[in-house]
Amino acid sequence: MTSASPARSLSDRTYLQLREDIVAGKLQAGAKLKLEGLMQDYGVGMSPLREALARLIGDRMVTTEAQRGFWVAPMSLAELDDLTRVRSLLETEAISSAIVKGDAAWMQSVTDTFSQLADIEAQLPASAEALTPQLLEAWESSNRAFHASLVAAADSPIIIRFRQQLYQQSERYRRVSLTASRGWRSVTEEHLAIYEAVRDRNVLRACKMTEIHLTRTADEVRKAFAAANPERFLAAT
Amino acid sequence: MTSASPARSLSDRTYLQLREDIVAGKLQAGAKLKLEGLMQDYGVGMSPLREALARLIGDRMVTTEAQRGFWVAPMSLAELDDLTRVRSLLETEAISSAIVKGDAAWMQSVTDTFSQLADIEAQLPASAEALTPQLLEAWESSNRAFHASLVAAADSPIIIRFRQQLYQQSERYRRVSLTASRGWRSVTEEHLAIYEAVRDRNVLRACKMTEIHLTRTADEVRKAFAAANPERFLAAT
DNA sequence: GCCTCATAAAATTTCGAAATTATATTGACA
DNA sequence: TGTCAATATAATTTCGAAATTTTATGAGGC
Repeated sequence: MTSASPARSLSDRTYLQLREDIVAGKLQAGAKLKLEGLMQDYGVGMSPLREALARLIGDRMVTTEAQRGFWVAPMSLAELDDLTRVRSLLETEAISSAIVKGDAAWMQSVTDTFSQLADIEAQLPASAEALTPQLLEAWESSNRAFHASLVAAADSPIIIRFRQQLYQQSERYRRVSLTASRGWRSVTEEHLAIYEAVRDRNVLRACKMTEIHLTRTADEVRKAFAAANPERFLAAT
Repeated sequence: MTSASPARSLSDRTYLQLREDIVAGKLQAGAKLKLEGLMQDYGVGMSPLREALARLIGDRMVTTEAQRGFWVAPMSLAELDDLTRVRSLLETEAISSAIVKGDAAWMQSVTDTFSQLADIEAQLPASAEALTPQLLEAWESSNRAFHASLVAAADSPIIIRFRQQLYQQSERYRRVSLTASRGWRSVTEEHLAIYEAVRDRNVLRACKMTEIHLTRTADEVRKAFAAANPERFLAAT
């Protein structure tokens, strides 16, 4: 699964692999995580496995009940709404700070990551069926890098960390909707609008565009859920 | 140490005990956490201990380097400022939401926790020397309960969780300054002002009073650090 | 005297199994 | 036939020690 990762211990590696498999949906929301099975699947012992699970509980990717085991954290429309709301709050705060504090090197990194993302988005096919897994992975990676670079210069490590955590949680939801047909054109335009606002150091516009981007993304996800078997992915709301 | 706690497993209990000992300063900031020693001190084996540490890393109470072990997370004035800033952001958002969404039962719980806190604050002595550990613990508990009740009706589980985490982190800093002399009178007045604003469902005033309260508390902590051996508690800023 | 390399000690990380707790099954009784 | 208790099974939790990695120690060479 995840191969070349900066994991210095088995525990680290297992944590990253489990997280990726949950985000990707290989481990379905709500599924019971049997320790015996996970030890076999990931080829590790009890200790690093439990350590990885403890970290995933902090990330809200896994839930636990004492003496009863572990489950993949459920998904819900209520959580999607909450995630979107708090991301808006933190992301706008972070971008505002970054625009004020960021130097030329930061602006260059924003330009670079945006260019790479724009290149990939230009290659995206119109139909969802023609979207290869490789291209999807490249887009996910570039999208993550672009949004991370936007807030990298913010002078609040705590906000940056919280934002990062919520981004990962949201990725779970986005992955479900990305396999369905999407309005890629709109996303591309939204990224451009954010980039231009940041480039011009226009705080208000950058915040507004960011909020629109997050809201629209959440709308897409909500639609995809409504279309394809919501009961498979969603807990009772 | 922590005795009657809702811990269903050794791992849980160890997590709570370690966190309390770090917040209380029994485990000093920056100190190396030797696994062998911790196993003896807390009377547990390797597995629950490492699980507890993994959770504390998520809470930013502990840091780790692969293959090199664990340390009590350092403290810094920079982090105090960041904590104060983000707490203001989340706390005001949460209180606003709670005032709008909260029902009569919530308002009652706010009144109850405020009354209890006011009672205890009325008993506080003028000089720091006369402050008993029992009274300090009672105040910490009531203060926590009051502030928690204020935001309990907010309709964002994520904000409530983040707020809770930052409150615990801040408690570490506050404990250092509480042993020094304090302007208790001012804190009492601030709590009253927040309570009255919430009781009147005055969102703007509740937010403003909350911000003032957080800022003044941080100022007290900063002063206490300047007075008493900052290099003992603080990492390089 | 100082740097380098080999060796020893200490600490972390991981495994595998024992002990504990929860869940499922079976049989007795009303 | 349904309910409850007793037993058997399965799963989680914990321990203690082996394996790995880092850090400290000391000898030899420049």
